[in-house]
Amino acid sequence: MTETQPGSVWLRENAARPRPAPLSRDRIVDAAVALLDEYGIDGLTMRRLAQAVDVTSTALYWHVKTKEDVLDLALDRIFGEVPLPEAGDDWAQDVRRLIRAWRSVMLRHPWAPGLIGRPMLGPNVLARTEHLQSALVRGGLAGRDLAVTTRLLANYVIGAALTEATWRRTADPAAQREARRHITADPTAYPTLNASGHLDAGRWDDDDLFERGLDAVLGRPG
Amino acid sequence: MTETQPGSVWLRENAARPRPAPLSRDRIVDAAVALLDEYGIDGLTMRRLAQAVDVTSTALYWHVKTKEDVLDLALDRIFGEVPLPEAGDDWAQDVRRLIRAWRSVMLRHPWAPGLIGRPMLGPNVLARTEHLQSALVRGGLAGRDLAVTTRLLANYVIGAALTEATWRRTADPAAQREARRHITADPTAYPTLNASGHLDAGRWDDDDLFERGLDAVLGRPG
DNA sequence: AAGTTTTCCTGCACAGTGTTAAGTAGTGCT
DNA sequence: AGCACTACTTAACACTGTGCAGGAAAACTT
Repeated sequence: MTETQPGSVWLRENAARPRPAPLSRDRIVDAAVALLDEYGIDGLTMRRLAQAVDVTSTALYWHVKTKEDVLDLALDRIFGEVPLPEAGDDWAQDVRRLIRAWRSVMLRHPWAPGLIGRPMLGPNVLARTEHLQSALVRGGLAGRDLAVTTRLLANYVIGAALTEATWRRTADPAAQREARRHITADPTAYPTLNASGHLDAGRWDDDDLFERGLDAVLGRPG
Repeated sequence: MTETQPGSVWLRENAARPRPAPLSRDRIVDAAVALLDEYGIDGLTMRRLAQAVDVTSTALYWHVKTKEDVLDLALDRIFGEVPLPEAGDDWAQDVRRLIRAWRSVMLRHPWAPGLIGRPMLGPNVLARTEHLQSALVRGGLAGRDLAVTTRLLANYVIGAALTEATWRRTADPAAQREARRHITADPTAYPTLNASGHLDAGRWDDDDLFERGLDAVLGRPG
């Protein structure tokens, strides 16, 4: 046990406290999701992300090829939050549960819907889609009908999440009041829209409307 | 008619050719749509846009407050391409026509669906929504049912356009083959997905699937 | 006709972006 | 001891959206 290194241990602290646990893709995605949740899509920059994991921005590129990769990974990550229901005896209810969870996870991370402008091929998304389709198959669907219903449901929930998240994020009440004023200014311009209250925030409950939309597609539960 | 200006006309060409027609918001939006169509969402920069209308980039800010304004205007602009059908005697067909045109205009401008992460309150969008709802009212809908169906249809077409445009824009066949290979690698991983061909490009016709989805919502035409 | 205001645009500048290239401390293998 | 590999840093590049000061031309006022 020869002392090959010179000086006291305290002067070689970097040797005493060896290299910290190396960064990982997972930790990067963790931090990315957190930043996206807190600051929104525009708030995520590579430098901020790097700072969050205590590293230089360029170090990220060792674990990730590009920023778009980070976004793809973050998107798939949150879909992992959707619980996969056990295959029960009521296929329609399984579908409802999955779709509901799908929607609520996107509303919990309002940046997510806007990211669906890129191919969703992550393992989590695929696993959920697999579960959705298998429930529909249990419901007796197959072939083209299966494809139709899968798309109908998926596109409905995507569209709903996108518009609701948008509407919610644009919390600026002044702008909303302004828009509403402009619309109601000339009551003959959009008579039906005004009568139906389609743009009145709070006139209809989002959750309820979404659920009734599901009814229209899957049939009333019971 | 005294010659107050000195020198020959040819030496005062800037006086002879007076200031060109001033830039307008409309021409900016025209150019923006053209650029978006050609280069996609990332291809639209203020400098490029300025160059397209033969002006410095900062000049744009006289007519437009921010780049987001340009995007909002461009989005509303293309919705103006959707023809407003006369109110016929078949309300369901009017709805179909509107929704179809809505979808196809977004597929014609594949950058559009990705922009629906912002409030759509432009006059063109509102006018189309008004027409949609009035057709539904003619179909006997009112109150909550009207709201449900309006949202169901709107969200369906938005989701469909978004996913289809994404899928189409990701024309990179290598990536698609790679993804497909990964999925089919372990056939027990996504059995239903594989069997249904949900990810096989070309197995189902997009237009047909969308139309059948409309059937499911509005009922078979006839 | 002269002066003033308004319209519309240029030039310069800045802070911040994603990303690449080169260098470097630490670790494990031969 | 030397070499290769991993995981990072520092420096730099091209480019982004946008603010600010100024300036020429047109329009309006007197």
